[in-house]
Amino acid sequence: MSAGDARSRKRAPGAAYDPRMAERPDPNDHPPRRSFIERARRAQIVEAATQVVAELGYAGTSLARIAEKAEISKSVITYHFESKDEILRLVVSQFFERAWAHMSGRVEAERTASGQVRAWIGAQLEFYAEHRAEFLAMSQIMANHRTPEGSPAFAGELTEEVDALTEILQRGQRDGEFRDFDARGVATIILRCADGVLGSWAIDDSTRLLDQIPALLDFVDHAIRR
Amino acid sequence: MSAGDARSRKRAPGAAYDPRMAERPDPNDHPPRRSFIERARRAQIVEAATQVVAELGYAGTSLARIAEKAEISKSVITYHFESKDEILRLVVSQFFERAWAHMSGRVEAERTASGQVRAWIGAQLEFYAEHRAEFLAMSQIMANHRTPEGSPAFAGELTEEVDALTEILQRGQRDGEFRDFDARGVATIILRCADGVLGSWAIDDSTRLLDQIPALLDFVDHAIRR
DNA sequence: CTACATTCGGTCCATGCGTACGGAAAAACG
DNA sequence: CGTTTTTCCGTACGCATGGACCGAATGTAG
Repeated sequence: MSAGDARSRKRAPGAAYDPRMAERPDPNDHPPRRSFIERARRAQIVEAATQVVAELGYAGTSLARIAEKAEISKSVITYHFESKDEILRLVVSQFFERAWAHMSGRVEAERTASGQVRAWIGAQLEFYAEHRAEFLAMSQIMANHRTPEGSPAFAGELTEEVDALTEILQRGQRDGEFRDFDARGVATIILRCADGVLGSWAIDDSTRLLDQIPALLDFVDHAIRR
Repeated sequence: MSAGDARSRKRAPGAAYDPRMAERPDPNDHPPRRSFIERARRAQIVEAATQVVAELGYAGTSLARIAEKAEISKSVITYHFESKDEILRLVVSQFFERAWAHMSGRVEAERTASGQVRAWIGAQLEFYAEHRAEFLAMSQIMANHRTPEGSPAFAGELTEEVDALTEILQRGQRDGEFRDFDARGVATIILRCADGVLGSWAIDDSTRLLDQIPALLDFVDHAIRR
């Protein structure tokens, strides 16, 4: 069996798979679960993995290359992490957490629905523009990572996003800001539209992403406004 | 052996990299370059590769799996093809050729710029909807395939597309059909927008792509019309 | 039979992820 | 301090898979 990362290795061998084992199941761990070194290493490794994926793509990413990038030995990685899968998932989830932290305030500060839509897209693209490598890594992983059975590993993440934007659009329709359209369909279109612009920036960084933002906001505005 | 690429193996070892060597450099090939069997095998293998990439993703695609899918031995592949790279490039280029063949007539039949834009998007999505596996394979390969040096292998393909649509938009502006905007930027947005909708369909085939087409056409129409 | 085209099984070498084990470093203990 | 114990990390290895390739069958045609 492949028991545990750092310490879980000495645990009872029953707990085969528990990605969220961090929350105390028993009270005999008053000090933080992870030592200082471990937290530092994990952060370093996730950071290195992000850079490697961004540069070499999903398929070009191996533990060996991550180790090389971080200038550590390969086994440091397998010591601190359960598997490559765990690392990649962290790259994605951390990026989303940070992105949403950046966006949520901006969106909630707006009163009107159209303001919120603009804030959403604007804040999102700004954040991505400032974190190009992280964005590239995230999108490579999202597009490629699969479960052992072969199905895409990240599917539900997008649904939540669509739901949230759909609500904003519907409110805008009730308030008469927007014309009549299928809110959910348009929410999908808007989000994927932003992704699309990001996609062209991803493969060609000469695209001045920040300059495109006003154009995109304008485009969307004309499309949905009454 | 003689000339082909099954046989090109005996060529001068200088020509290291030539993705577009297929077009006759000399006139001494009146009969088709490839035998019947070879053409059949190549088609079969490209077809199998398409299915494998669509199902297992780019990273999950190996010559072994392609062979398995085609129910042939692995070396039949390496006999008829120079490399895995050649196969993957064919999957992409054939898909584009067919898609463009489907679209070009529809676009050129329209007189107005806005009609052409609608025809473009509509025909594109319809074609993709009818060829889901090929689309999935193409998009996996486009997103992941890299040169040996690590840079994305398909970058220029998109530029051409943008150029063509940009011209249509500019004409529409001159004719007063469209409002004022940066044609190139909006062309990018429109194309990537369609890609985005396709992307959500790619990961979730419950999306009724054909139903989304009118919504998307409507969305774009409102966005660019005067 | 000779010549060439096609296919198969198997080999080769590189790389992948994960593990084993021993020693260094740090923390706990006396 | 010194010693023991735990944490941490490097070297080396295991086992599987990858793409490419080779030589020996087959098939096919003259």
